[in-house]
Amino acid sequence: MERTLIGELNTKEGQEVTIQGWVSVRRDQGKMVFFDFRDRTGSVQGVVLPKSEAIETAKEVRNEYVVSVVGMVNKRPEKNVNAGVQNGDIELEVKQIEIISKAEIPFELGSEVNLDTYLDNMPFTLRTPKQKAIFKVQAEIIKAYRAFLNSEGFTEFQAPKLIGDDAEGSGEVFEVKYLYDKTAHLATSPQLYKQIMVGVFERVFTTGNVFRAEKHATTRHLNEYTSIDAEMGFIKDHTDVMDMETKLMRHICEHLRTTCNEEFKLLDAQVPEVGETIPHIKLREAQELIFKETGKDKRNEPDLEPEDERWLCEWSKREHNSDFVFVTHYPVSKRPFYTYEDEQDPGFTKSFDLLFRGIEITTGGQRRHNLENLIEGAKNKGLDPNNFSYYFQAFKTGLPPHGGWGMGLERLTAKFLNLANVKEATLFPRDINRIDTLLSTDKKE
RNA sequence: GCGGGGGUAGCUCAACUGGUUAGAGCGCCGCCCUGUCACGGCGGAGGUUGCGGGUUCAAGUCCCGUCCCUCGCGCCA
Repeated sequence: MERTLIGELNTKEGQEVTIQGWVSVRRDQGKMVFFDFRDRTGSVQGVVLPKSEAIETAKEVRNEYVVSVVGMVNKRPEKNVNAGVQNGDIELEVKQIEIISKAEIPFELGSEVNLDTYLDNMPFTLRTPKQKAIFKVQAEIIKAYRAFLNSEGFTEFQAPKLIGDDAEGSGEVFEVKYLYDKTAHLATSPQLYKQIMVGVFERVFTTGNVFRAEKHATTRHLNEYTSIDAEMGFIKDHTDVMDMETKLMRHICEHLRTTCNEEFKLLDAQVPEVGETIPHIKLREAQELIFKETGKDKRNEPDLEPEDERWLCEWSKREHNSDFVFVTHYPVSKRPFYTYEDEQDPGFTKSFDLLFRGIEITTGGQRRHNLENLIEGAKNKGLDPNNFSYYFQAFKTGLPPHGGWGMGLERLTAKFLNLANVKEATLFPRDINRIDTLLSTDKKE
């Protein structure tokens, strides 16, 4: 018989159906056995009556077994209705059970486990409603990101992940053996390719994994993460980029509000409101503010420390009712060589970070589009311009003023959902020691 | 890489200043149960206390080394 989805059973009263799915719970009553079955559309209670020919198999079935069940969809007796639960007013009277796959589970699904245990058992632990909700939200973020940028005339492209040189120097780089004894590297960012593609499509975006060979041990770093990048030509300055990103964030939030209500409720999180503008402040102004309000003098620092980012976000929430805040004009010394220096504010760049609920989720800005100026920038950073000749072709052959951003998808997801550790918003995270081959039983000695 | 906390049963944890045979809850296995819905009841199995050394009559507990986890910092998204 054709498979019926559990979500459709409420329309099949009085009919015999076949469902296929997992066993969430078995409740063995002796002469009769109850089950909760689930598939991608939901959950239903099955009851195996004493006289049922399925009773013997039912006794063998355990939690997480994959089964195929033939049964009659019945209205439940009044006193057995389980109000407020999906399919709480019906049940499947089981006629036959076929075990498709047995299962041996490491612990009860949904039990409170430490992050470590959760990560080491992801093929299993990802099945909980909360984990599903997290990655459903992440999928919707990406969907909204694409939809918005497409609607603004951006073209999506695929950036290479194997690159020749550790080009721009944003963090440590993984080395890989290439053919003929050449050395290649895993991309730390699609940055240079994005800029090249501005010369082709004018507005472009790309989503993909990037790699950082840093031995960090924090709640906000990964050695492989998803960078969602965009780059746009013919801008007047970095504020055009910030405006575009503001509209983007507003769109993503609206999309999440309409598609992920249940998920946010389940995870006890709020979709933020994004106004017409997101507050913005220069780095030095932020440091002055912090000094004035907290007495902590960071005015000579080239960057914000994590505690400053948290403080600024609280300030932004308090003063501007915004979960987001732009910080602009980082010093030339702190930014990559291609970052545009502000003529009106020498020594500082037309760049920005976007902070969200206490953490940096985006770095962006205007880029140098004049080749001589770009080469000078590289030299000032101690980089050999000869290593960038491939990239420079884009500039030699004509490139408009442009800028863009890179955003960390996992950080964004984690902050939307108030997750304590970015690894909770990452499928199969790679960190200092965790990569799948190390998950064998001898990992921990 | 530096600093804090930690590693005890499949999971989550307990074991006072070193002191009998290292415990609990959940899970697992068996038996009982015709209306459960995190079912319930009774019984049972399960541990080289991360690993290696040392101190001691005696080490889960103290010391040294090492690996791993976690939080903070650096770096960044």
